[in-house]
Amino acid sequence: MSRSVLELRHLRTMLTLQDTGSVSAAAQRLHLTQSALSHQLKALETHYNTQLFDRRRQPLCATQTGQRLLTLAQLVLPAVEEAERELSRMVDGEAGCLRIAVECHTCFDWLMPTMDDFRAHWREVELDIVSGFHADPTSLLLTHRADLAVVSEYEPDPAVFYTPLFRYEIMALLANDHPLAEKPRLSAEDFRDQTLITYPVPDDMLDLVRQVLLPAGINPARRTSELTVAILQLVASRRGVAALPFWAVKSYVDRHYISARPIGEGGLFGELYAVVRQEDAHLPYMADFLHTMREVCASALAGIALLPLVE
Amino acid sequence: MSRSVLELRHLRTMLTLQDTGSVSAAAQRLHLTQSALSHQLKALETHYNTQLFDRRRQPLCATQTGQRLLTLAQLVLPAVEEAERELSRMVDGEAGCLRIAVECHTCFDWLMPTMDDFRAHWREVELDIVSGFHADPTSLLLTHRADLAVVSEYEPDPAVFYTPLFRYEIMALLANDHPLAEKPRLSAEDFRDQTLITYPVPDDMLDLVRQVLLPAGINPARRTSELTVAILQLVASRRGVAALPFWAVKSYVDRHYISARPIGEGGLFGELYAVVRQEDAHLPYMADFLHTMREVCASALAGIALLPLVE
DNA sequence: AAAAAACATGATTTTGCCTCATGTTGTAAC
DNA sequence: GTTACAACATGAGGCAAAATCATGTTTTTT
Repeated sequence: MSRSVLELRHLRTMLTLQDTGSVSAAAQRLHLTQSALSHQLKALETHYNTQLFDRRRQPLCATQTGQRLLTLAQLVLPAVEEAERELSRMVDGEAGCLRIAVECHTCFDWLMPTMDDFRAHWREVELDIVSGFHADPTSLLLTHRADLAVVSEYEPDPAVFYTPLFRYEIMALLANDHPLAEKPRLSAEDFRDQTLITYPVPDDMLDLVRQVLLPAGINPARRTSELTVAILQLVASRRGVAALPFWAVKSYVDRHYISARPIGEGGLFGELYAVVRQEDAHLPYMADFLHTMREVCASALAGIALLPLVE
Repeated sequence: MSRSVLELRHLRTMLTLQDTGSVSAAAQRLHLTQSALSHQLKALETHYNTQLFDRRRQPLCATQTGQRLLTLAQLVLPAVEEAERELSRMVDGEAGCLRIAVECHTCFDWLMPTMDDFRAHWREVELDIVSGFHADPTSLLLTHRADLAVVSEYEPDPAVFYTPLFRYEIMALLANDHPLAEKPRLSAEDFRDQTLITYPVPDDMLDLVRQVLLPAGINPARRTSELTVAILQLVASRRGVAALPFWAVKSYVDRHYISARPIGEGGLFGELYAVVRQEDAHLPYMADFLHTMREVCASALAGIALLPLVE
């Protein structure tokens, strides 16, 4: 039993046979001998047990069954060429797909301008944001469910390429007339009897909890909200206190809508990194996106410090 | 320069790799060794200069470029299978295409009922009538522009298979009060001063002209019409005389709308044959169509004689 | 850390495709 | 009709692609 003899080569032969109307001419165009095509055709005809071309007269013409295979060839071969062309553009890093996984809510503030800028320069790259929040964005990369992740921790891994983005201060946010606003800076202890307003994410994604409150054994009451402005509104109306990146709320503080105070002795800082698969790091569009991210952050976010590029 | 390495085999491998998530499992399903697939994949990756599957972890998953080829495979492979299934039905003579070329106008009267009957039994056979009238319908068969022709002359040809249909009388048609209606039969000479009403076809397709008038050197005035009823109307209103197959006009004669008279001593007769390509003659649907034609003619046409089947 | 499973790789064998040489068939010219 | 020509068919043989085998490397599991 000979499983499936049909190959793309045969479809190419059939199409050329149809175009040229002769075996010899088709052979010439395919850089093969007349004999080769004759054998090829005979093999197909034997396999399908039907004549595919009527070779009794010139120009030779397809039989009904031959026509059916020609129809197939006309569908398949252009699709193959199209795929190979696109593949080559992908390899060259002109076309591609850039799915971004984000683990912090506030990142959208600078991610959107970055994407807008990028889209204008790389029309053939499909941009997308991977919906939902994930425990370990790096594993999304390695399972090819995302192509870039924004993370707050750097863990060395040879399969992966990190680009440092920036360092920012996380400030405690209080209503202007809140008693704690008297203090120049807050300590872990200050949060004990407060209601803490956060995004609805696990504790280990909240820098304040993980780095300050948890070590001090303090676990204040909670309230959550998806939107940054909603959190600020709650703070302003004295429903609780929050801790957010300063750059995300600076404009509100400047307008005295709320007050901001450093947390702990030297302040509480976070860092952000972009991480991509090692093999994608040097694709032109990927390198450009990484570069654009830093540019946009530096110019759009007040009070941050770009981290130095390594390597 | 290695021209196009991609073959259907590779697309099958890719799809199976995706399905199973492992090289070994895919190899098993394709009845190949793990090594074979590994080599195959490497060859593709070398050719396109890109990794197609990320094999660092289990289950292995496609890269962006791999995804693009998988998309191609998902389009192409089902199309190939569909084509092969249909091909096999065509070879078995269950499916196919039956384009009919006709050289006589009146044939539609019995061809339509034949096609209706046939269509009900062979849903997978595409029926069509080749439009326009052609000098040599047999050449339409041999150039695969038609699959069956109805002709009035039998010329032996090994590439072609004839099925005799029926013999019919061609009668002269006259207005009831036409002077010639006095005669029991008409001779060539009787047409000399008449206007002859015919279909708009070349002379050698008109049996009366070719077999009777031309040999006698008689060339009467002409008038043409596409439709049989229109011709009869012209005859009835004494604009001229006509000569048509008796079966086509018998009902009008029976109702004394017009009169019919035999032509020449023994009468003028025509014969019809169906002709198909030799290689198609034994396809089930073709054999059935040929059989149905005779059945329908025998039962629907008055005053004809089925010709004996030969061979 | 060891064992097991899965993938990669080089050498070798096998298969199948192409070419060459020649035969056959169909077509055009005389 | 015969000859000449062009196009396709066919069998044998060579060669290269593709499969296998044996073994090494990597990854996963316990």
